This record gives sequence, structure tokens and C-alpha cells, in this order.
Amino acid sequence: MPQYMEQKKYTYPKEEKLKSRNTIDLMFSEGRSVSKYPLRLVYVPLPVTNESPIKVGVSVSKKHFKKAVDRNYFKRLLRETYRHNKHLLLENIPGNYAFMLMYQTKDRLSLEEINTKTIQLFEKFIIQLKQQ
RNA sequence: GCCGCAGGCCGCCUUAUCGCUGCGCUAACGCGCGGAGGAAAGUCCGGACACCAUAGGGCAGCAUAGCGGGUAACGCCCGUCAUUCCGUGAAAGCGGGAGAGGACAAGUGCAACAGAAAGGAUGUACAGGUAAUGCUGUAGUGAAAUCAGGUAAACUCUAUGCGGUGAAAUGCCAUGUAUACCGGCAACUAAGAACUGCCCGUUCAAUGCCGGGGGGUAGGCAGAUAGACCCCUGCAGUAAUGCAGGGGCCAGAUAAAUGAUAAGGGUCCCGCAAGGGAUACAGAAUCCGGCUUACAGGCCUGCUUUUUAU
Repeated sequence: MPQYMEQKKYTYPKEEKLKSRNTIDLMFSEGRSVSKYPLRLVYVPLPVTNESPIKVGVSVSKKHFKKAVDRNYFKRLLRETYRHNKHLLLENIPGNYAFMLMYQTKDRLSLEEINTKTIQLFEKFIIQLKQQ
């Protein structure tokens, strides 16, 4: 295991899960987004509270995968890559944020490919955030 | 042993690392123990459970249809008979399979070929008969020719059953903001209402603050995970199934956990070998009973045929 992996917390606890229907509606109506095909990240700033500074959900469209097993599988992979790369977000956001990570292709990418794309996506997000 | 058919069952395992979720323990860090299916699927039937509706009766609609049994219930399951198919046989019979099967003596519709004619039918020949007439018989075609013809997985009729919605049901708690209403305090006149036509005054209203408070949004809790439950044994029954005794606890999430990765091992396929490949269908969403559909590979039981050995 590389050195850095021991230092960071690769967790995805309940408090970090995006559950509020209203927040999700807000994100899709007023949020901004970045894409790194085939992934897409939608985000919106939240008011600062005592809760977790970050709220994250994942999404795989029924349009791309008809069977529930496939959707579950790719949602798990998205959670996995979020877990391993969430420090990129936590170290760079100025306040509280909500995110939705979306998988937008019918192709069955491997975990390794998705992981690479996720890192690129997060870096792209950070650049966009700094430009504002 | 092989092939085929029928029925039933199972449907990957281990370790490590990083994670998720429920419960228990702990002051805490954490630790321990559980954690998808036979179809979880299609949402096609039947229930349980809720709420709404409901005097009684009828119409419409939908479903079912030999007989007997099982069940909480069913359109499901079991048994059995008519009928029918296949094999065998001279036949009787024997073995195996199918088996939605009430009524055509209410009405309507439909019917290949053959045939004069197939449904308000009746020609020809011969024979018989009458006041008269296909009135009667035979020949001829056909499965069927006035025989109460056939056909209802044809309309239809008969009998029986069925109220609707569906866990986003339903019940409860409730922060913030605004607020019906109630109480207290403060303040005060420019306007309002009443006593009263006017002035003063009083009361109300109005304003601000504080407190109470109903409904109720976000959200939360219950519903919701111990049950027509599972396993074993015995008894009753041809069976479906029932009864008795003993043992067991087996997901409970809610934008939704039950995973990801790596290594090793099973099993099967290809190959002389090294080795390579495959490991299905598929993801709980209130819960049960069925039906239907999907499924790599493997196992078991029974029967038929054939081969070899005894």
C-alpha cells in the first residue's frame, strides 16, 4: 500500500450521503456541472451547518442500464471511486457542497477506467471552482 | 455404462486489504454477531392488513364451469371418470401421454369436399298412399339429409363468485418561518367603530413585544420484519395435505446497505502437453400462497430403447 493511502480516510459514512429530495431538486434546477465523458458531476453550494461539509449521491440512468443488477453494480463502483478520491474535493471546497456523480454511458467500464476518469473529473471541477 | 423422456434438488468456495448496513456491548476509540433469490423478475390470480364506501334488490362488467378432495383463499394443487392420442396385440386387454369437459329441447351466426338440396330444406327414379300435397319408404352424396342434426377456447343462455383504493395505504410526533385564536404588558393618536348630534372620557379595534396555542411544511417514528415461518421425527391419507412432539430465529435498507479489489482453490469445456477459456439468470422494497417467464454448470429418482458382462 502506498504511503498516502494510510493517511487518508477512505470512508463514505451515512452523514455524507445525499438523501434530501429537496436538495437534489435544488441541485438539478440551480446547480452547475462539469463533465469528463462518460462521467458528470452536478454540484451546488449549501448553507454551512453542523452537519457534514459534503453530501454526495450517485446515479446511473435506467436509460443506459435496464437491469437493476447492472445499475447497482455501477453505482457501487462510483461510490468506490468517490471514496478513494474524496480528499480532492474536501481539500478544495470553500464551504458546504452537495454533489451528484452520474454515469452516462451504456459502455461497461472497468473500475480502473472509472477511477482515472473520476480523478480527472474532480480536477476539472476544482479548476472551474477557482475561476468563479 | 450410454442415449432419450418425465419429475425433483443445488446453483461456487477460502483468505487478505479497504468499505457499507442492522443489532448487541462500551464513557469513548472500537469489538462481536447477522446481512438477497429460486426465481428477489413479470405484476397475471388469490389472501392478510389498512382506509373509504355500504338498508335491500336489479342491470352492466369480469372470472369460473365433469365428479370428489386439499387450503386462510384461489383462476392454484391432488385424486378420479368420460373423451382422446401413441405403443403393443387378432381381440379383450396392458403400458404411457393429453384431458377449459354446464346448456345448441330459447334466439342469432358458422360449416371445406361430395351432393338436387346443409337448415323457413326436399329434386330424380322406383314403390306405397291421399280428396289433394315429399304424405310415406327405398336408392344415391356425406360425419350428418326433419334426426329435438353438428358447433358455445362462436355470440348467447344458465349456475356460482366478485364494492373500491393500495404501504406513495394508514396512524403518530414535530424544529424554523408565517399565522387563526387566547392571555399579559407597553405605547399612543393622524385616521376607524360604539356610548352620542358635537367635545372630553371610557371601551373595542389597530400597532409592538412576550407567553400560550390549533392546524401544519422540512424531517422523524410507527406500519416494518416471529411468520397461513423453517428443520427433524412420528401418525392419518392413494395423494395434495392435516395433526402431534422436539428443535431453530433466518436481511430490514429508505436517492435505498448486503460491496470492491487482489491472491488461491473448486467445477466444466478446449488442448498430446505447456496452457487457455467459461463460471448462468438475475438484486429484497408491507408480508404471505400460487401461476408464468429467465437460467452456465452439476446432482438425484423413475421409466423406455440399445450395448456389454454375469
